[in-house]
Amino acid sequence: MPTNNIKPTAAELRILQQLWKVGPQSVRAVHAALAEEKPVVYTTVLKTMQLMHQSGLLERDSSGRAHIYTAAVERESIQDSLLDNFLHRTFSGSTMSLVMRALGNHKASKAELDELKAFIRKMEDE
Amino acid sequence: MPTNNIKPTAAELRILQQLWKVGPQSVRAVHAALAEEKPVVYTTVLKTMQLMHQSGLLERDSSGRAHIYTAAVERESIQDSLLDNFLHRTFSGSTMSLVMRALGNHKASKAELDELKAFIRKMEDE
DNA sequence: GTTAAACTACGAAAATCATCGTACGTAAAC
DNA sequence: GTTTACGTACGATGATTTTCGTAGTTTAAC
Repeated sequence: MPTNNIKPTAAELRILQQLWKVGPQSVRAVHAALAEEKPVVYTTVLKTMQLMHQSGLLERDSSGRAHIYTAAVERESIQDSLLDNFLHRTFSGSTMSLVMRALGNHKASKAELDELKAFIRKMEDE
Repeated sequence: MPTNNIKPTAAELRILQQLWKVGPQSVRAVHAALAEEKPVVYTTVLKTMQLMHQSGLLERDSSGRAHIYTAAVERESIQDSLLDNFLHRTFSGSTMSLVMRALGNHKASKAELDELKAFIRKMEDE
């Protein structure tokens, strides 16, 4: 399943995030979650999810009354694809620039820094 | 100068990158550079730059025959703004996820890793 | 069995962005 | 002084994305 190069739009990504986070959901549930952040009408979410189903971004179980949708693409794949795109567009492809900027803007805890150092050590072993 | 929260579009960002890279330029020059990557008509670039001027993204010197445009926003500010946005949309705000994913996808050289470690050490001293 | 509530389906409008063509002015070349 | 080249201005179109309203169906409640 080539989930690479798939670029969900902003609205689609919000829906995917929700499904990734809590698992298979009805439109009703997704709408409730999204509406907390930003007011949106139920049928807007419904329509978007129907389109996503058509395009293969979501799968659905329509056996019950309310259809249950599931993300049909892996979170990591999509994130990687979007990240690669963002990296090139915004940081001209320089991973180190992006990484250091992200770190610089973030007040990291000791635990986080330790985790990161461990990660780097692992990279060095290869 | 509150350059925060400004989110240039894809086409705008390409123009900004060019101006950041080589400094003040005519539309002609920007067009030439962009057209190398992807075919685009001169007036398309012109129009976009005019809009960017109107919205404050660019400044221009119209004393000469051909106007000379300059980026009116700092590269770092825009990058930070876009990064923050991207981080939240795609990685639910988790800086560490983003950083480690970016590093994981990139074959870092020893020099880069050293630079990164130095950067982390500096962060720990604060 | 009627009414009300919960859903789906879907057309259509609105919003945003990107792209191009045309009109028009000015300077330079001839 | 014409003609040509180069430039700006800007309306209009097209593509994509987002949003919403309306219609119609099925289940549940009364």
